[in-house]
Formats: sequence, structure tokens, C-alpha cells
Amino acid sequence: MKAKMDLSVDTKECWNCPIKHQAVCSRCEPDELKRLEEIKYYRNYEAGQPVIWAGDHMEFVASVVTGIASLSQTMEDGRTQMVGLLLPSDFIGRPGRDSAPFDVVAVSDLTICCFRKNPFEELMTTTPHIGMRLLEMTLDELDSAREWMLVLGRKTAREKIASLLAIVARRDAALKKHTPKDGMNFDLPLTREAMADYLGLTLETVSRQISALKKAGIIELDGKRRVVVPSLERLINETGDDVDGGYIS
Amino acid sequence: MKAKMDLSVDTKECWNCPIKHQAVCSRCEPDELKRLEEIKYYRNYEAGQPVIWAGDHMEFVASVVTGIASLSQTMEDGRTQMVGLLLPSDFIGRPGRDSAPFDVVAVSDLTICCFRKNPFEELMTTTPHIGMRLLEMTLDELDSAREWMLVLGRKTAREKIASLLAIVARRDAALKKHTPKDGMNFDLPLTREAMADYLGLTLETVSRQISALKKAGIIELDGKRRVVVPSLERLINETGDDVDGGYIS
DNA sequence: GCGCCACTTTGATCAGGATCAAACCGGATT
DNA sequence: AATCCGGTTTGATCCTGATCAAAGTGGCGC
Repeated sequence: MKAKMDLSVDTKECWNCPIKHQAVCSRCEPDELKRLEEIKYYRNYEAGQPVIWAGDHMEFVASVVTGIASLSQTMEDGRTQMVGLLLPSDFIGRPGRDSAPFDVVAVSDLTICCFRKNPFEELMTTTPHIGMRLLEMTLDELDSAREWMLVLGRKTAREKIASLLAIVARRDAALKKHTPKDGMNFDLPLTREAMADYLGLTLETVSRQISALKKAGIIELDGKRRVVVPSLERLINETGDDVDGGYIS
Repeated sequence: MKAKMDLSVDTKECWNCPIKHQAVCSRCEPDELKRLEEIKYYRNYEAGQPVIWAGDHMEFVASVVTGIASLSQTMEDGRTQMVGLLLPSDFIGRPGRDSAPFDVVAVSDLTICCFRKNPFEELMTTTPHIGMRLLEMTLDELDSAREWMLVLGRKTAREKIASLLAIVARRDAALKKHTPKDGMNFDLPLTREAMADYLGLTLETVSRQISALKKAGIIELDGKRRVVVPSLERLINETGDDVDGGYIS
């Protein structure tokens, strides 16, 4: 059993919640928040634990508070495809449907803020702010799912790896509230197998391509999980994407 | 110039619109519909014509009324990936963002019902029914985008083709309001190249796999575009998916 | 009919990534 | 220190789907 910090004290109250500006609840007025607060509770999972299996009945919807979860699909013969990476503030579940369409698994240690499903759905009909924010988030998710389809359908193994690194780099920078820049470094919180499942590759290919990027000087590894990006532009070049796009100047 | 039916007469009024029970407007009360009717107008495109290019400013959002459109993404070197197939009642565009993230192209002759963007956005804040229906539709789209990620990431060429055929078969049956059954037949409204772009394959591989499925007796072709499915179960078996799932008994 | 053109099929060869297999590494347990 | 174990790297070989190339099909205008 690993020793680990108990985050619950810090996050039990909405007013100092780390995701209060991004989550479904971010548009709520104080009185709306109070009603949400009444139907919420926290859950913690250790890395590797399942949160929900596809087909399960769901009695809650939730926001990721800290940690990372994966959304994935498995075929009978064991082939699996990750279809989403849930980072802090991302939403789990969907109002209006009570069985989960995909498996949700804690990739790292994970804390989620759950809302009982029925009261949440009621609240959605009475307070428009929640629904609007959820719509906004869902549209964003849809866009990024579609962008990911290009990665899965058309990119080479090397481009796939570079794309994953670029995405994690960007989201990491966003979380720390600064723009991604040369020399930046971040934790890659996924095993080779998880990366393979996300990218539609085998873990051997992932390993080889990471070695290749390292040999080419595109990335440096500090231990097994920490990644340093000496030149962001060179990384982006490897993704096959337009170099110009994506920056807010 | 092809001779073709003028559908505009039949579809210009909401009360006999073919998609009135499925589109964004399907939850609207009569007075809400009236306000929508004031800001709407129709557009027609011939097969092959672009509707929007990625990055374009969009002055409208819209519903597909008749025909099919594709949503796709192209890399500089020409590799393209279709990221969505827009069928009647599907929604184009997104409120709250004014440049299009993907190319939209008419695959067949196409009629869309456009709403001017600003008034539509205003309407959304005042009439919850539109937003709620859009949220519902967007969540559905997100689920199917994620299901498609499994196809792109993990399925073999043959499974991909079978999956596409199964999806079109199901959506065709749904449109005609009966359940898919053995011996059913439908039009495959896509060229080999469009199928390739949807499936992340080359057109040659698509052609070969379709020939293979034909040779195996899984499908029969009537002309170039009409597909007959003698045994639905055998088709589903080829998709690699669970055989049980998806049926409403 | 004839030729044109877009689309499709089929063939031959190639290569990127999968598969099978073995060794390696580092941290935890005894 | 020795062992174990999950995760990772590296190697050898195979195979699926890509690529390059050519021929086939059918609709349409002339």
C-alpha cells in the first residue's frame, strides 16, 4: 500500500475547488452552487482501479477533480481502444442515459466529485447555467474526439507519438496557466501500453518510436516518465500538423 | 446539368418538414418554432460542392434536411480523414464559435435549413428547449465519434468495411422506420474514395475488401451502389463487434 | 456508335507496424 | 543481497494494407 497525500481536506468545499473555473459548475450562481453542493460527494480511486464498466448502471455523474482517468472500449478478443483521456475538470457520465457506454478506469490516483444523477438532472432543467456549460464542454470534447480521429486514421506511428506528446504538453501548460515553451517538461502519466491503446498501436511500436524521437533529439527523457521538450517547434513538426495553428498570440 | 426534383416546395414550412421530429428544433413549442422560422432559410448544394471550409467564418448554423454531407479534415500533404457523416436531422456548426473546425462537403445533393447565427444564439439563451435538444444530440454524436475511434484504431480492413456497411444499414432502416432485417438492401451513397477517407484506408483496399465480402457471400451488389445483405447476422459477425448488442427487442 | 471521363477493379511489389521472443531495468519484498 | 515483478527495450520475422501500375466499366455528350 502506497503512502499518499490525502487531498480530500483541500477539495471538499466548492470555494477552493481546484477546478471551479473549468468544470460543469463553473457558470453557477452562488445559490445554484449551494444546491449542487447538497447532492455532491467525493470518491477516490487508486491508479489502475476501474470507476465504471461499460453497460453498468450509473447512479451518478461526476467531474474529475485531480488525477487522470481513461475512457475505453474493448473487443471480445481483447483489442482495446482508448477513446478519451479525462483530465481534471472533465465530465464523466451523461444525463439522460443510465448505462455507461464505455469503461472508465483511473490511470493515476484519482479524485472525482460525484453528483447523484436524478437530482442533477432535475437541477439541469431548472438552472440553465449547468446545461449551457455542459453543452459547451461537450462540443469541445466532440471537436477533440474528431481531431483524434485524424490521428488514428491517417497518421504514422511516429506522428501519433508526437501528437500525443504535443497534446499532453499543451494540456499540462494550460493546467499550470502558462503557454507551452521550449525546454518545458512534464510528466507522461501513461504506461507504454496505455499510450498504445490511445494511439491504436502496439506497446512495442510505442517504445521504438519514443526511442527514435529521443535519438533524434526531439525529446529527452528524465527517468521513465518525465519528458523534456527542447524545441516545441521541432516536436510539432513531427506531428504532421500545420505548424502555424493552435497558438494564441 | 442534371435534372432533379425541386424539393424546396415541400420543405419550406416547418409543419411538414421531414426532420421535424429529430432536429434541433424538435422540442420547440409552437411559439418558439415561430421565432425560429423567422431566422431560417434554406440552401441547396449539388453532390461534391463544398458547404464550408475549415477556418471559414460561419454566419449560420444549420440542420441537414435531405441528402448527406461529410465532415472532414485534410493534412498539408493531402491525407484526409472523414470525421463525421452528416445525415438528415444532423446539426452543422456550433454556437459560441465562429470559425468552422472542419470541412463540410455535400456528398450527395443536399438541402440544409440554416439559422442566422446571432439570432440563433440569442434564441438559445431564452428558450431552453433548443439548447437541451442540442446537448442531447451532441452527446449522441460524441458517443458515435468515440465508437468510430475503435473502428479506426483497432479494426482490420475487412472489419472496417463491414462496420461501415452495418452502420449505413442501420441508419437506413431507422430512416425508413423499420428494423434492419435479412435480405434488406440500401444505397451506399459514397464513392470508394469517400469510404476510404472515412475508414482510414486506401481506395484500393476498400475495393478489394468489398470484392472479398461479395465473394464470401456476405453482401451482394446490385449495380455499383446498391447493397443487398442476405444475412444481417453474418454481416455483423464480420464487424468484430459483439453480436448481441444494439438490438431493441 | 464513338470517345471521354470519372470511378472501380485487379495485379505486383513494397514497407510499416504487428507479432513472437528474449533480455533489461528499477523498485519493492523477503 | 537475492528474488520477484511490472513495465520497458530491443531484435528477428511476418503479414496486412499501402503503393505503383494497368486495365475494366458504365454513363453521357457528341
